[in-house]
This record gives sequence, C-alpha cells and structure tokens, in this order.
Amino acid sequence: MNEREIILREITNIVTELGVVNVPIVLERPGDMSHGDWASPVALSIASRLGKNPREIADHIAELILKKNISYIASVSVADPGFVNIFLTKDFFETSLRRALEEEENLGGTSIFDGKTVLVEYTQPNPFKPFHIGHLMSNSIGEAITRMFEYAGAKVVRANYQGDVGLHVAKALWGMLHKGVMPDDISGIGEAYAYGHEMYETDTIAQQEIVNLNKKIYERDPSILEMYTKGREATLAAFEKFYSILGTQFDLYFFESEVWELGMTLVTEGLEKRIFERSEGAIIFPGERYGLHTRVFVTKDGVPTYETKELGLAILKTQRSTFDLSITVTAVEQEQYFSVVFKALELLRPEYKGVFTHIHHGMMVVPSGKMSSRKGNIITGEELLLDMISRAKEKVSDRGVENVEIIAQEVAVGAIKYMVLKQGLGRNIVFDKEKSLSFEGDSGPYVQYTLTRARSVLEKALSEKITAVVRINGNPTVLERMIDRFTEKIVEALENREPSVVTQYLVALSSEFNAWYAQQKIVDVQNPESSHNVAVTRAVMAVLSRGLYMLGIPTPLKM
RNA sequence: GCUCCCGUGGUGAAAUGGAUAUCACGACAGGCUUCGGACCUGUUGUUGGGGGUUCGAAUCCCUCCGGGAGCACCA
Repeated sequence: MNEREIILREITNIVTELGVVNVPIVLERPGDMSHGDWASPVALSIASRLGKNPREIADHIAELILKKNISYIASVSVADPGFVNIFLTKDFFETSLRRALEEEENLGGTSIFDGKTVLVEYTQPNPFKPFHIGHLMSNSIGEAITRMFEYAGAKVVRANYQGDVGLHVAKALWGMLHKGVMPDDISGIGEAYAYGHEMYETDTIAQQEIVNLNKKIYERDPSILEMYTKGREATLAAFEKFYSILGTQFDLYFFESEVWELGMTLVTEGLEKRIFERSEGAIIFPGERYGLHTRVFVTKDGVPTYETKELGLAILKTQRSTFDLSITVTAVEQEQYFSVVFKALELLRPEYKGVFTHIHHGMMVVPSGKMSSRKGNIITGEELLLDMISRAKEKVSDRGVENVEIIAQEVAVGAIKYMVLKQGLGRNIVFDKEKSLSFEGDSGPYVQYTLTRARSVLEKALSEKITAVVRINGNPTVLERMIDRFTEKIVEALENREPSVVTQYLVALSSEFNAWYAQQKIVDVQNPESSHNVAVTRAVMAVLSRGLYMLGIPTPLKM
C-alpha cells in the first residue's frame, strides 16, 4: 500500500465512525501545492447528511486523522469552506529522493502491465505518397504510448502498416507513366501522385485508366511490375530515414499487399454468415444494425477496400505475434471507420472482442484548413524537419558546442515531438510555421535545455568533489515534492492513453527547477546544504531524462 | 440531414465535479564578477449564450450559436 491508499483507508474509517455510509471518499492532489500534498473535500459532501457546518466537520476529521498517527503525515490543516489538507513528512520525501537517485535508469517504472504484450501500430505512411506532418504526429504519439507501456512492464511490439496497394498507388503510377517520372525519383513520385489524384477527380477517361491500373497492381501485371517494385522500394527507403531520425525501430511491418487476400476470405465467410451483404454489386457491412454506418468492403469491380484489408491485417497480426492488446494510432478522421471495422471483426471472431483498439488524435491543419494535395497546401515531414534543423543549427552554432549537426537534429526532433505531445490528443494542431514551433518557454528545447543545465551543475559538483546526500533541512520544497509524483503521472498518462500528462509534468518540473536554480548557487563548498542540493539536482536530472525518453524526445548532452 | 469531437486571456494550451481557473507566447518593466540568458522576477489580461442537476460546474444534462471530422464503392 502506498501513502495515498493508507490515508484514504483511514479517512474512510473515520467517515464510517461518524456514521456516514455510501459516500464516495475523495482524496486528491490539490490544484495548488501550497494547500498540501493530498486534500479531501469529504467534509463538504457529508455535511448535509450530518446536518452540520462543513467547516466544523472538517476540523473534527482533521483531529481524528492526527489521532491515527499515520507515519507519513506531517500535518493536517483545514481550509474554507471545509477542505482537509494533508502535508507529508520530510522522511517521506527523503525516501522518495533517495529512491530517485538509486533507481535512475528504471525511475518511475511500474509493474501494472507486467506479463502483458501490447502491439502498437502507428505512423502508417503510404508508399508513393509523401510522408507528411500527419505521419510525424502519429509517429510521435505512437512511440510515446509504446514507451510508456514498456515502462509499465509490458512487452511491446512496434508495428507499421504501409499501403503499397490501392487506388492511391494506381494514381501515382498513372501520373508517373504520363509524366515520365523515373521510379527512383521520390519528389517526382509525389508530384505524379498529386497529378493522378487530380485527374481522377476531374477526368473520366483518366479515372477509368486509373481503375484499370489498380486492378493490374493487384494482379501484379508484368507491364507495370518493375516500375511498381522500384517505386515502392524507393519510397520505403526514404521512410526508413525518417524512422531513424525520429527514434523509432519497428519490429513488424505489414503491407496492404499481403493482407487483402486474408481479408477477402473473411469477407466471404461473413457473406455466408450474413454478417455482410451484397448491395448494388458491392459487398457491404450494414453497420446501421449496430448503431453505426454502412461501409463498402469490396467494390463492384471486385477490388477489396481498405476495410477488408483492415480485417486481414488484424488476423495477420495474430499470426505473426501474440499479444493481449492491439492499439492502432491514427487521426480522428478514421475514428468512426474503426468502430465499423472492429464491429465486423468482433462478429466474425468473437474471441477478439476488446483486443483490437484504436486511439485517435487530432489533425495537423494549416491556417487555411485541412491539408490536401489538391489544395497544394501539404507540408511534408521532410520540409518541416529540415526547416527546424536549420533553425536549431543557427542557435547551436552560436554556442560553440561540438557535433552541431547531431545536436541540431535532436533539438529539432524534440521541438516537433513536444509540440505534438504537449496537448490533449483530441485537439487539432493549427500549424503555423512562424508561430507553432518555439524554442522558448513551453517547448521541447526548454526541457532539454533544463536537463543539460542540470548535467553541467553535476559536472561541476564532481570536480569540486561534492557528493549527493539527501538531507532535507526544514520543510520539503515544492520541487522536492514534485519529484515524487513522476510514477503517478506515468500511470495517469497510461490509463488515459494521454502522453500530454507526462509532457505537462516535465515542463512544470523544469520550470520549478529553473526558478530554484536561479535563486542560489547549487554547488558551493561554503554551503553545508550543497550536498543535498546536488542530490535534488541529480533527482531532477533522472526524472527529466527518463521522462523525455518516455516521450521519445532526444536528450542532447550539450546544446 | 444523421453520427462523433471541440469552443477557456490578443494567440496556443492546462485543470479525476472542488479552493483565488493554471501555464506558455505576445506586450510592458527589470535581472548575469555565479553551476549554461534556449534562463529567471514582476505587470497585463480569460471559461461562446441561455436554462438545469449539485453543498460546489470550465467540467455533467438540455438547448441555441460557432468551428472541425465522418457518413457507398478513396486511404
């Protein structure tokens, strides 16, 4: 039992002793740390039942808590209109700091997913199409979620699913044929896709040609096979470069070309079981029966749609890996699509109910609205990354550190990932090149910078031979009390599938550390408290470095 | 039309139903003989409208207004 559970249990006992039952006992982190480490508004909720004034009850409860002699509690106070505020002891925080220094590498690790395997599918760029900033978003979120699960004891499988067949490929190939683009010309392929897409929408002859081409791709027709194979490889190789810069190493790759046949067998089976239906020549899943909407799984030309491939993908995942939970990370535009597909899967394979889940995040939009190749307002991942790296390089160069290239890249990746991970998943990010990415304040580089500063302090401590010794003199500071909350934040982030919980915590801790740093000289042979201050610095460093790792944000040594 | 998500200072965001709504950017005024100024201190300014539930609402319910996403052969 941790301190919270013990305090909660005692308060519950006290409330029962007061003769009140069936009331939820709330013990929470007060919004303002000056109110205490834990707070309970329980007096407010039972006041009306007891017919007494909440303040009076709170005073009484505070007195009873003190009488319990709980070893973690230093003091209990009452605030209007009837909050009971609890401060924990110096001993408690000293123990917590010592643990931070000892655990370092595994700091904040929990065991809530011990023995479980979680497969996370994310990024999902499509060969023959540009790697755009939406893919950066999915990658950042997926990688953070994966690492958090890893930290909670789970075995994780990183999976990527890439669409190497489908209408978008036909559009690109058609464009390449008409514009004479060579299959190793990445940017040419991107333009060819945009051209093919536009012609598909506006020209009926082109549309028919593209549909025919699409069939040929599925049939691996020799007339286009070489162009297809080379183009596929060239774009996939370009994606690999991004994964490496972003810090993701996938364990499994899935391609649409290898799942559609499996999907088709499921659809055929579903047709027999009357889960699917024929309608206007196509095979559909009538989602209305389940409060959802109808989707087409096989077109009237007999071509499987994305929906069918998704079914095949699910089965292929189970063939290549064993897992307790599968999470697919995509943008919100696919939210309802997944509800339908997973419902169909559940009907076909009831044993997978609840195993396949989906996390959706907001979209990267530009000030003029949604990005689309037709509007010509797509920002590619490469553009953004190169742009950020060159800006970071300017700053790094001024500082006379070595390995400018590497550090600029780490800072740029940190800035981009932080931008994605700092806010709730549900929100869109309006991407404005000038404003969105900052190196100051609430930013990735701010946290990275805080870490490098802490590291410098510790280097100096080493040279002055001041070692870390935990000994809190007086009341625990806000900084010391915050360090203790690391694990709790990870668990919260994991339970809510919300990496921003960790991001917010790290920036708040950085801010607190920077303010503390500015107040005094940490390494000071004249100051008897210096050893303790060095210990606090080391603990902060451990938390920041583990926290950033968990978010997938690089931790430069110097910057 | 139906379904889902979102409206918080000038801007971008935070807040398991709890206290005086918290940060950052911007603007303005300050701070380096110090361990790194990508920093710190201070000032400025906010819950779309209207009902309801509750001891207590940015949060839950209803409704209106505004924005985004999805809804049959795209991924």
